[in-house]
Amino acid sequence: MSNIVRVLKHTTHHPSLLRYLSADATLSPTPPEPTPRPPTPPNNPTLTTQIVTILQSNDNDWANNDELRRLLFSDDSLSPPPSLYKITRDLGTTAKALKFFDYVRSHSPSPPDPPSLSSAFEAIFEIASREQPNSPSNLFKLFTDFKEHNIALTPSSATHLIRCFGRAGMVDKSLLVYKEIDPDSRNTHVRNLLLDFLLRGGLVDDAFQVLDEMLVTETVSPPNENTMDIVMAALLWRDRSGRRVSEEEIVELVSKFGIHGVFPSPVRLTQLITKLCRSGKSSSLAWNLLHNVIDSGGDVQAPSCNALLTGLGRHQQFQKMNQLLAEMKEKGIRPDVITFGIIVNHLCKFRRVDEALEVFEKMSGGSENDVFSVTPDTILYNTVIDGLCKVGRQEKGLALMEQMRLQCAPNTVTYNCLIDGFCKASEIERASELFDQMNKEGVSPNVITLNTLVDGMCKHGRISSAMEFFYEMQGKGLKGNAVTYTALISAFCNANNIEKAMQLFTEMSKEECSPDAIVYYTLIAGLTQAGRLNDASFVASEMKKAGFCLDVPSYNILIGGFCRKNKLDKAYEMLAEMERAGMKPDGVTYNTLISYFSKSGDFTTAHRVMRKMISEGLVPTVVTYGALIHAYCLVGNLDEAMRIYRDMSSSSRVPPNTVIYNILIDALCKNGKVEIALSLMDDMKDKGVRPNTTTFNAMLKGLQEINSLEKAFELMNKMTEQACNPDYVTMEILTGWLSSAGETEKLRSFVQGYEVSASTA
DNA sequence: TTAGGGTTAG
Repeated sequence: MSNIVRVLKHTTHHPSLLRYLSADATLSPTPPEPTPRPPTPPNNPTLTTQIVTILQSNDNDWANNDELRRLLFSDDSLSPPPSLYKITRDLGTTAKALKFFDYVRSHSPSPPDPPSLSSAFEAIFEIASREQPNSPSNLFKLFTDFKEHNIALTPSSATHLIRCFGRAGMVDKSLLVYKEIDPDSRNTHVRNLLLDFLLRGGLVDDAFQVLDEMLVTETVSPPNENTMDIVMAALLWRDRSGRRVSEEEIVELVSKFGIHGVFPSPVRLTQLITKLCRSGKSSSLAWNLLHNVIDSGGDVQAPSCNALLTGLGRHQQFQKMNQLLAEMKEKGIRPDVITFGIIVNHLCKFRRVDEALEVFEKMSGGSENDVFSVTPDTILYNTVIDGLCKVGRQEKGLALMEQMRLQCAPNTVTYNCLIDGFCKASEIERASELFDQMNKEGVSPNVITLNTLVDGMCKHGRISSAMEFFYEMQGKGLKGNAVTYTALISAFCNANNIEKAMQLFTEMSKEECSPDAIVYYTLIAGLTQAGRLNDASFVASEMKKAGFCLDVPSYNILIGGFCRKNKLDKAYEMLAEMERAGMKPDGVTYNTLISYFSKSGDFTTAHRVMRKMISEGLVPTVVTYGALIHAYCLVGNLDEAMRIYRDMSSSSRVPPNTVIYNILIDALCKNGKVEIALSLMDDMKDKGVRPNTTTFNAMLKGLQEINSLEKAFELMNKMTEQACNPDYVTMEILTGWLSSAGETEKLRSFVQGYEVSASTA
């Protein structure tokens, strides 16, 4: 090696080239993509073979071989010159190749031309990496020896070296090789290769420098589709070290590519848009990206638009959704079944089911040649059916399932949507019939089917049917999950059957179905509601043991529960615990405490808590004032209650609602101030606050006390007019009062009015 | 494309 280094040190670029060693094609500026072949200079195969044969057989005596000298160096302009690249390559070993290089350098009658030497070295690099494929450091040594002698790297050598070093994870060495290449010869292929390694290695800044050179308007190496794909793949799946590339930069980059007529593939564009929509607070970057590609003439297809539509929908940018759909039509971007799915789903989510049906009918209504005609699939049918069921139009949903059969078969989801629709409409029988029907049809129910029916039964007072159904399904191999248990536990808590709820909770773990946070929350709430704070605390500690956290609402439930039990110390314990867990009390927490202190008659502390609430940046709400007003009413301080009410009304920051009026009217009536109560009802009318049954009950009770029949009749008429249903309290007041006053006829027609309105409703 | 829970004033 030292010998060759010495020889090479004396090698200089020489203007007068030996014709027979020249190889003009060696430095072809832009080899074809994707893999540039080694340059193939015009050569004489017979001559090359002859030379190699001599070199191989007279291993030790090249210097004195005249034949070799003649074949290599004679100037015969009629035949093509021998190729140094091919000869070197055919020598097979690095040692021989280097020795030959040395020989040429010292025996050539005049200095060999640089391109030929470059091509010879290209062959040496190839042999070296074949000989020692796992020794990139040896290759690097060869490269450093070589570059000391100012021989230009051929593009193939450079590509080869960059690839070898890059694959070995020596990206910095790849970069060194790249810097050795004459800038005018750094073609697109070499740059793409380096770019890929730099990005994979997380050298984002170096990568961007290479990329920037490609993206300038005047460049010998413009970006191509590969460049785009390398950059996009790296940016999309980037999770490595290295500088974070902002989303603005990504969009800017794509537009720079666009100037060179290079666009992301439809798949990449869709991935990019999805990413931009998911991460940002708005979809504006994704919007700009898509429009940039459309405007510069890139290939934009429905999936990319679908991604943006989804993002716009998530950010509730409805106008933009419409605008994009109009643009798709205008630009001839054909919507697919997913596009229609997004539109229909979106309309359904906002309960605009008639419009969803309209779109649905229009999309398939066109003739077969219509470019916008798309056949709906099962998912689309299911979306519409679910939309109909969610607004209580399950009969129409059922009809749609029959229509659906002409195009595609209903599946489990179809039935689940309909079963839920009928359950929510209290038609449990119909829901069960659908369940039987699906079984007959061979559509298998899944755990969602089970849960929908169990919940439907539970919510309509059929807990034992629900349990029976659950166990029956379990016997058939359809296991429940946390959702099933939530429905049942919640139902048993509401039915005040705490033992059964706890039993189910214990049963869960036996069934290898561990409770999730919602099961714990449900149980804590149920136990607190039942006044079983010790059990609730126990479940809370079990929950924490299982690795779940209590959240602010569940702390509020417990704090409220302890307050109702008059266990302020326990409430404070919870408060301290939630703050230790890093949770701040919210408005509900403060309202709970304000309500507790004011109801205990400690108005000083109540007001202090309220000041603290305000200083924490929380705003007292109608509930806060309601708690105070209620407590002042309870202690008979109606003046203070009315003062707060007037304060609320005048500042109108917190307009009083029906509950506030109900508290005041009830208290005023109970204190014999029926006239003021009546005037509050007028205030309600003026302010557009609707009275409800409780309002009328309180007022009627007050009127009964002063036996003001005429006023009572007026109110009864108002109730009927406003379709405000009387309840058992109303009937209790009126029955006794009106019968003793001989007004049974009035009572009868009042009740009848509701029977009529109930039947027409 | 389908299923579950809990909080404060009357």
